Amino acid sequence: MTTLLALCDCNNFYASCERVFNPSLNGQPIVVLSNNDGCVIARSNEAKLLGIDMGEPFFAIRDLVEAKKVHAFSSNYTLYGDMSNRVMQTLSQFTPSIELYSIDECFLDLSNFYNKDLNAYAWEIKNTVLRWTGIPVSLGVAPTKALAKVANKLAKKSKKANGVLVLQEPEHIRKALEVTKIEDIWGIGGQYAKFLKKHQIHTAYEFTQANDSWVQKHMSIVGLRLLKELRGESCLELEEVMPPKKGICTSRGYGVKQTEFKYIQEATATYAAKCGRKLRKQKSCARFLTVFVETNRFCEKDKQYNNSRTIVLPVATNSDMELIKYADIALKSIYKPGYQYKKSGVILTEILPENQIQFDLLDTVDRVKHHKLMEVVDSLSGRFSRDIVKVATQGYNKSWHLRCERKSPCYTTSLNDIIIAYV
DNA sequence: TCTGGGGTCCTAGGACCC
DNA sequence: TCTGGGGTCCTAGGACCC
Repeated sequence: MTTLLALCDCNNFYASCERVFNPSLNGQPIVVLSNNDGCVIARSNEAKLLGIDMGEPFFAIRDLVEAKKVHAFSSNYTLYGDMSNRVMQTLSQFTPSIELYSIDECFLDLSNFYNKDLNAYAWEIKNTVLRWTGIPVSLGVAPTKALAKVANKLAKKSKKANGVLVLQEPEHIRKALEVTKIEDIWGIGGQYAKFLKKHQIHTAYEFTQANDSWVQKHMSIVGLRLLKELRGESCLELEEVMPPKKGICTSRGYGVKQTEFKYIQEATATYAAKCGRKLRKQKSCARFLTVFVETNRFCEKDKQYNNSRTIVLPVATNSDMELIKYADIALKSIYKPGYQYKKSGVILTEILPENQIQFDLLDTVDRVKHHKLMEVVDSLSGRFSRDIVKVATQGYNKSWHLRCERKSPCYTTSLNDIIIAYV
């Protein structure tokens, strides 16, 4: 059977989320900022038209923002996560097989609708999502994932398509590839685009005419798969079940630079606990824990120092208390006084399912107790949708916390500011 | 001019994505 | 003053073994 996939993605997702609960923002330029209000990570169409680029530092466009009355928001991931769930729920009504690809993108298997009017069906999907969630989406339909991506991009770009494009006929596919620039292909980043242009390959169509072994030699098996996908041969399966993560990382720049160990310690402990929660959510444990610290690389006059330390845990764990304990040991081994620290982070690797951990006969940790405690912590945090229970090392200090002065309310989730400390 | 060879495992680094 | 934070996969090359 011929396969047909749709790629559905939310238009300017974070900006659209801000709009859903504040309709007066419709038609107004909006940007959403990264953590610490650092740079632009989402823009409404109006903001794009003002020439605001993705990833631009906020301070560099502050004048423009004021002059043009651009609404700037700190990122509100609780809100975006919740809105994402609503969109995905809605999409899953239209086909039994979907792959959640990212917070704002989803592949839908439409092979069963081969004989239907796919254009009409795609429009029905688009209209329903808008009606039920308030989020505008675009759909590209084609025989492979890479082609669906191409279709989606054109669906957004073309006035005629207006957000929905079905690429089924070979001549339509060919035309779409001819107007797609090489750097706009999913899987071709800056390096490969430069390389391919050097070899006179400027469009997706020209890429499909390239030699298989030449592509594999220079772009690895990944490039070869992409080549075949663009020719219509499916190489990337729909992944309906999200595989457990193989690495988990929590890191953030501090609101202001820190020199004192104590505050870096609190921040790092907090990141370790966040990692623990992510681990438990996917019912895994980790055996390797890495802590890193960084000074501000943009600040040339500051003395620079970056370092990291990895610790092999005696027994794989997902307990906050243990993760914090080892993160602290690692941090102490790399912290050096006299530097202006800007960022630290915790990375967990060698991740395995909770029920496959190897116990150690000399283990002194009461794992049953830890497990029960974590269950309670998670259920409380789940109910109040934030970290209301913490290990004392995480501290009460706020000096290292993120700057987020422009955050919208968490419209869809409740907020309760209760802090309970345990040791 | 010649310097064994083949297999496996691990890691660092590079490419990409949203 | 102010410059994000997560992830994925693949390959080359070194270490080590027989």
